[in-house]
Amino acid sequence: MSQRNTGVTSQVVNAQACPVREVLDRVAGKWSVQILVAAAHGPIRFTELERGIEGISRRMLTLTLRNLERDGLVSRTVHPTVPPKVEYELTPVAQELHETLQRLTDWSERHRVHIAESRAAYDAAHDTEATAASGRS
Amino acid sequence: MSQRNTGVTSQVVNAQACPVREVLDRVAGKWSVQILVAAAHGPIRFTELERGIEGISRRMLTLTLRNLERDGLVSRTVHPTVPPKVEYELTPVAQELHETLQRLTDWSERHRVHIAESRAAYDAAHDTEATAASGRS
DNA sequence: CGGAATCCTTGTAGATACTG
DNA sequence: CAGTATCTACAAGGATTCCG
Repeated sequence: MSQRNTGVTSQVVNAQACPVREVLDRVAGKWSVQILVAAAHGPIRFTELERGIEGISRRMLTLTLRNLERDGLVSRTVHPTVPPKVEYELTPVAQELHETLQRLTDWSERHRVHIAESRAAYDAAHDTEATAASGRS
Repeated sequence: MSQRNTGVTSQVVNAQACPVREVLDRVAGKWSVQILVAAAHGPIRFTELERGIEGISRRMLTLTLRNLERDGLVSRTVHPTVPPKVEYELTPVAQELHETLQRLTDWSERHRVHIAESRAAYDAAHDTEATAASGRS
């Protein structure tokens, strides 16, 4: 397919027209995916998530959870006990997404080396004269 | 390095623990995906991209293109003619990603309605009583 | 225990103007 | 035509603290 689209590129559609962006906007958050993965094993508690993800702040956990809940990707169940106990669980919809995410993971695994090399090569080719003494990794 | 350092907060846990994040970090950009899609049809020129994506600025196009090039997802070919002519093309690696992206698209198509409804329901349930004072729509 | 509110730092993106 | 440079704005995210 070496077609030279010389001028036929107008078909490229509008920005938000493609549903791909919808998915990514929803999943692009730094923590969304990790929460989905962490919750994939079954119902999980707030604190378990907080401790399991290791690096997430309470704030971001809450916010991301809210967004996922809002989009119907996780369900929030409050147990009216004392102390309070709230469990989050993936909805079927989110479980499908999880499967799809694994395909992305697969792609990443397959090419991460190639990509890392590309980066290194690119950086090297562009830093060579700029690195008098900086020694960027 | 202007962190407060009130203690030993700089654990900086390996955020890239899961490869999923690598992919998303690389694709999460607002324009990355659209560029990949636009370039999927074959070699495409800078201006064609700029005009095709409709909404992207020169700066962002350049930056995103650079990142994609750096990661080895697009190749940049400069034709030493006058006026200058530069063509961008997806690498095989990126084409695989494009396929994977389509699976995401598929998921999105299937559930976009459900998600929209979830949002509406969530918003309704959370705004109804908040509108008493704030007046938020 | 589960959150909400606050403050602050940074990255991402837009607009504009200039260059090879 | 294909960029680069600069300046600014806004939102994502981190840290901390208070509340139910």
